[in-house]
This record gives sequence, C-alpha cells and structure tokens, in this order.
Amino acid sequence: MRTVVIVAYEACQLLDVTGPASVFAEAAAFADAAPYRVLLASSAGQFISTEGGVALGTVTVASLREVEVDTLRGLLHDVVLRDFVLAATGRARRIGSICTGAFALAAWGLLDGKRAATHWQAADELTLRFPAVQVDRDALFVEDGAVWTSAGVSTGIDMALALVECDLGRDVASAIAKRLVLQMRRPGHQSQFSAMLEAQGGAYASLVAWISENLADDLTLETLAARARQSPRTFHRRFAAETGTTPAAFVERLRLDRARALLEAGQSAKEVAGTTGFGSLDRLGRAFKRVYALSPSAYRALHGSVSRAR
DNA sequence: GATCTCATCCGCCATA
DNA sequence: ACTATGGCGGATGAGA
Repeated sequence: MRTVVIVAYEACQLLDVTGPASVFAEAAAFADAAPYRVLLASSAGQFISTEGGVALGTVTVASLREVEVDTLRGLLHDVVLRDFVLAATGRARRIGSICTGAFALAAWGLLDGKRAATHWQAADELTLRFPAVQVDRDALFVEDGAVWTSAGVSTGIDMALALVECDLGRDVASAIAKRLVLQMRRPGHQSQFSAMLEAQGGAYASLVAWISENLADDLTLETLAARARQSPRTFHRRFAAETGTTPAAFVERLRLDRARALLEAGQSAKEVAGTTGFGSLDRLGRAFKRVYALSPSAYRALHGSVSRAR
C-alpha cells in the first residue's frame, strides 16, 4: 500500500484537497488490495477551515515523521510545513502541488530549473518571483521528474488520475474517472484556455460555449457576427477588446486545442481534421505545425494514449 | 516552389 | 463636443 499525504492549509480551496483525495480513494474499488492510504495533514493538525467554510480534519505533519511517504501533495505556506516537506522529499517517491501551492515549492527551491504549472491568474507572478522556474502557463499539470505541479481545482483531479495511471495503469485511471462522473480525462498539456474563458464569463461566454461545441461548423467572422447579432466590424472590435484575441485566432486556438486532445485519445489525424473543423488533413497539418512545431501524426505518436505531460 | 485568391485584421472616417 | 457604430480598403498571410 502506498501512502499519499495531502498537506492542506487554512483557507485553502476545498476541491484542491478533496478532488485528488477522492481519486486515490476510489482506486480501492478497482484494485485487489486498497492501493492507497490517503492522509490529510497540516502543520498544527486538528481542523482547518477551507474557503467554502467546510472544515477538514487533519493530522499534524510532525506525526508523519515515521510514516513511509510515497506521494506528497502540497498546499503550503509555513515553516513547519517547509521543514516537513524538505525532509520528506528525499524519502517520498514524488511530490506535487495544486494551484498556487507551486509558489511554496518554488520558494523552497524545489522547482529550480524545472517546468511547472500553476493557476493561470498566478502564472505571471510565479515567473516574476521565481525566474528559475519554467512556468508552463497553458498546462493543466506538468510532470518534471519527481515533481508534479497542477493548475488548481479541477486540474488537481486530472493530475491525481495521471498519478494513479502511472501506478496502476490506464484502465484503473479511466475507471475511476468514470466512477467520479468526469466527462473526460484531460491530459496535462491541454491548455487552461477554455477554463480561463469560462472563468472570465463576459459578454461572449455563451457564444464561446457554442463555438466549442460546434467546432466543425462554419465559423467565419461573418457567421459569428451574425450569431452575435452584430455587424462584422463591431463584432470583431468588441470580441478583441473582450477576450484579447481576434475571432479567427480564437477559433483556431480552440480547434487546435481540441485537435491535440483528440490525437492524444488516439484518433487518427484525418478524423481529427474532420471533427475539429479543419476539414482537410493539409489544413490541420499546417496550423498544427505552425503552432506546435510538430505534425499531427508525430504528435499522436509521441503523446497518443498517454495522459502524462510531455 | 511560384503564384493567384481569399479571409482576416485594423486604421480611417462618415454617420447615428 | 463626445462616443459607438459600421462600411471601406489596404496590408498581411494562409490556402489552393
């Protein structure tokens, strides 16, 4: 049995803790012996309250000194935690952070020279404060050696699933995702782009949702403007002001995002070209190479059927 | 690889 | 006078 320690702190995000915890707990339903023991810990122990007001019971990190720690998931901010984490990293097989937990790992030097993910709202600050960290601002989660970092909230679940996949295989991870009623598992390098837009809300939120559900349709500037009941010129201007991207560039990015996910799921490049609205293999290939510097089929060979980041 | 064609972007400006 | 709108057309770059 492997022990997973999730370190929480006062006023942390409830889902950041419970999402990954549920993933590890569910693994018991699909393996012969319970594969994980999940421990919630904090520097002081006892109850800590989360942002939503729900309290979590935790043990003190001090009580874990003797425990064989396999995986350490951190959400951290104080000296007791720092000492614990630094002492534990040598022993643990891997360590991870969720959301802005990456700041703690970075501050303690665990991310120096490594690639890392954090919440998109915090990406700039992380780069600024810790230049030695290579921030991947688009990734949902990133694995670099023994260190895993994720963008936060729901992506913590995606990362936990990837960890389970490493340990117990793809089938178990998929079964857990199904049981948790996750629509689809998201690989680490899928961008936070759509999540970001949803979070932003804004005047074009519903249009954006429609676009992402109808990527194969005709999505020219003219069509979108008509759908938004605005003249092409006004639509272009307002959309750019609102989202920071022009309509065509936005659509392409969404299509490439989807293409990437489908290629990872094992779909053929030709199929992907159809379902993502590129139409021809040629067009998909050009756009794909322009942005990712890699042909779709080469990308599929590299990342297909593997849900880990690069 | 060269060349044509077309969509997009965006500054400009008349207009509501 | 000030602002938002929307048509026009040139530059750009992608697709054919």
